[in-house]
Amino acid sequence: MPKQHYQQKTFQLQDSIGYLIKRAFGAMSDCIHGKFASQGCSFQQWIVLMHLRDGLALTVADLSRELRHDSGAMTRLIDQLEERGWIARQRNLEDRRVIELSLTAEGKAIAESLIPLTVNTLNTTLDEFSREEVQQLQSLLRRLTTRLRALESDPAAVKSP
Amino acid sequence: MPKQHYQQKTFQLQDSIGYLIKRAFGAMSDCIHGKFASQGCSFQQWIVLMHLRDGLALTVADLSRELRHDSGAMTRLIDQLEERGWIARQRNLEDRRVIELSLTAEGKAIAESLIPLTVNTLNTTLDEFSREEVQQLQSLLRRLTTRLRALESDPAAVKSP
DNA sequence: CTATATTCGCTGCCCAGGCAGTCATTGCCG
DNA sequence: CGGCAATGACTGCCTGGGCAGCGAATATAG
Repeated sequence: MPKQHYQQKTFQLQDSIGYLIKRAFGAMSDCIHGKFASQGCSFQQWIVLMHLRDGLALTVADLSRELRHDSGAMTRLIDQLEERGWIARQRNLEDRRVIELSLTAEGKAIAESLIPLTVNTLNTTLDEFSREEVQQLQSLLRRLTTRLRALESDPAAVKSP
Repeated sequence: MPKQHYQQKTFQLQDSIGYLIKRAFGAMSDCIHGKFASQGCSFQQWIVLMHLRDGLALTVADLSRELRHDSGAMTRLIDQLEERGWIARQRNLEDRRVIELSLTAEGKAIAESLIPLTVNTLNTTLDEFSREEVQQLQSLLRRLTTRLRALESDPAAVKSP
C-alpha cells in the first residue's frame, strides 16, 4: 500500500506533481526557445551540437536515445544541421551500418558561442534560489525520474523495492 | 550580477535544471499516457473533462489559457469530446461570441472513473518520497515557474526584484 | 555455412499543435 | 450614433515528432 500523498476525494489537478512539472517545463521551454529564436540556431539544434562536442553521442542512434527521439526525427534534424555545414556524416568502416557524426569547425564555434546564453539564462532564472535549494531540486528531479523509469520497465517493482 | 549556479567553462548539460525537468516531464508523460492508453480516453482528454467538472474553465478560451494551448488546437480537442458525447456546447445568450462547455452525465462519469488511476499512479510514483520531500518539490517547482513567467513578461525584473 | 534476428539509418504516412487569417460579436470612445 | 479595437470560436496551412516499414549490414543460432 503506497503512501497517500493524494486522496481520491480531495484530488486537485493544481497540486499534482505532474501538473507542476508540466507547467515548469512549459515555462522553461518558452523562455529558452525565445532567447534562441533570434540566434539563427534553435535550442534543439544547439543541444545536438553540444552532445557531439562533449562526446555524449557519436551516432544518430546515440542521439535518438539521449534525446528520447525517434531515429526518423533525428535523421531529419541531422539533415538540417548538415545542410548548414555544422556537422558532417561519415560512414564507419568497421561497422558499415553506422554513420559517425562530427562537428565542423563552424559547428563547434556556433555551439560554444551559445553557451553563455544558456548559462546566463539558467543563472538569472535561479537567482532567487540558494545553492542548497538548487541541489535539492536537482536531487528530487533525478530521484523522480529514476523511479518513473524503474516503474515503467518493471511495474512489479512497486511491491519489491 | 546573478548567482553563479552554473559556469560557462564547466557547464554540463546533464546538470542543467532544464535538462532534468525535461527528463522528468518525459518520464512522467510516458508513464501516465501508457496507463490511459487502454482506457478509451486519452490523458489530455481527461484533463479537459476534469477542468470542466471542477469549474476551472467554462469556455474554449478558458481551457486554452489553462492548458497553454492554441484556441485552434482546443477547438479540435473539444470536437472529439463532443463527438463522443462527453461534453456539450451551448452558445452563451448574453455574449453570443462565447460558447459554454458542460459535461454530460456520461462525461462526468468517465472523468470520475479515471481519478483513481491518476491518484494511484502519483502515489505509487512518490512512494519513496516523504511528505516533506513532496512539499519541497511542489514548492520549488511553483517558485521556478513563477520566476520564469515573471522574467518572460518583464525582463527588466532581473535587476529590480 | 545457412538462416534467423537484430541494429542502423532512412523514408512515407499520420496526427497534434502552433500560426495566421476569418467572421461574428462586443466594448470603447469620440 | 459611428468607427475601431478587442475578444471568442473556428479554419487552412505548415512543422515536428511518433510509427511502421524498408534495405543494408552485422550478430547469433543451428
